[in-house]
Amino acid sequence: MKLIHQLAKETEIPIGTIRFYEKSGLFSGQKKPEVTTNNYIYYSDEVVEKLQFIQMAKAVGFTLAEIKEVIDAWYKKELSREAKLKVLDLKLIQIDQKIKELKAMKKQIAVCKINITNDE
Amino acid sequence: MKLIHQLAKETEIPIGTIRFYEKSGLFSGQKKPEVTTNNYIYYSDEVVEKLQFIQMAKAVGFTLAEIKEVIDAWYKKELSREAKLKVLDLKLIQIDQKIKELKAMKKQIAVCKINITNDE
DNA sequence: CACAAGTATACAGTATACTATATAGTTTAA
DNA sequence: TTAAACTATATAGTATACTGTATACTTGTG
Repeated sequence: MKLIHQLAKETEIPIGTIRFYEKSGLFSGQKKPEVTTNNYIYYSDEVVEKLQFIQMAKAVGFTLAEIKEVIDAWYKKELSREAKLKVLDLKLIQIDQKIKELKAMKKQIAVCKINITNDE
Repeated sequence: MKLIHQLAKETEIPIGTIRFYEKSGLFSGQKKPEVTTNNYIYYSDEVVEKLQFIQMAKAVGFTLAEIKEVIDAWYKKELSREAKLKVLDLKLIQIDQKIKELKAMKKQIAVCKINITNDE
């Protein structure tokens, strides 16, 4: 269990951003009942995993709302198995679509490079 | 040459968004000198291509500023060949990075699906 | 020839995702 | 023991990317 400073260090995400994500419901830390002198919140390694997933998903254009859906499908007990699988399967389709778009972009840029190189 | 309504129809991008992109410097249409009764702006097929590129690039998380860089490297005569190639090569690296992240996400989701399916 | 539909400009408003600031209390290290 | 560093909460501000509204003029259609 680690405090927010440590979490920020491990994930390289600013503390302010981590707090913003937590307020957005992407994950939550917990107080230690045995600690009574303060209201510090502790985070598990699961939170680190979630933050790493958020970073990846954001980098490829998913919104926080979309990311929250996946994380909920991942960890929330309230959701039925079917509902979870539905969310994840949709996300897999979207991921494949993005991969396709990235490959198309690569091709287009490659052609563009050839054009630049060829005309003087 | 087409008017903005036609452009919106072909690309399925709202007129307001197209105007916003044009104001952001991502492309520009042109007036027809022979038309003097109005100030309508006409767009070429090149603009359609640029809009399609913008759509793809946005879908995979590139910002309009990043997209503008690529489009400028593509079409701007003012940039040196070396500068253009530098921009495009960097973009190719970023694209490969995104593909890697998408593949990592696929793996993670696949594992998650197995876990959901296995525990009752 | 009226009137719906399209075009332009300008500016205000909204959604998302942070980022900064202020305030106040707690912990740690010289 | 005091000062730096860390923690929490609350609220305001910023950047990006639209989205909507108002106004006014032009074009196309029954």
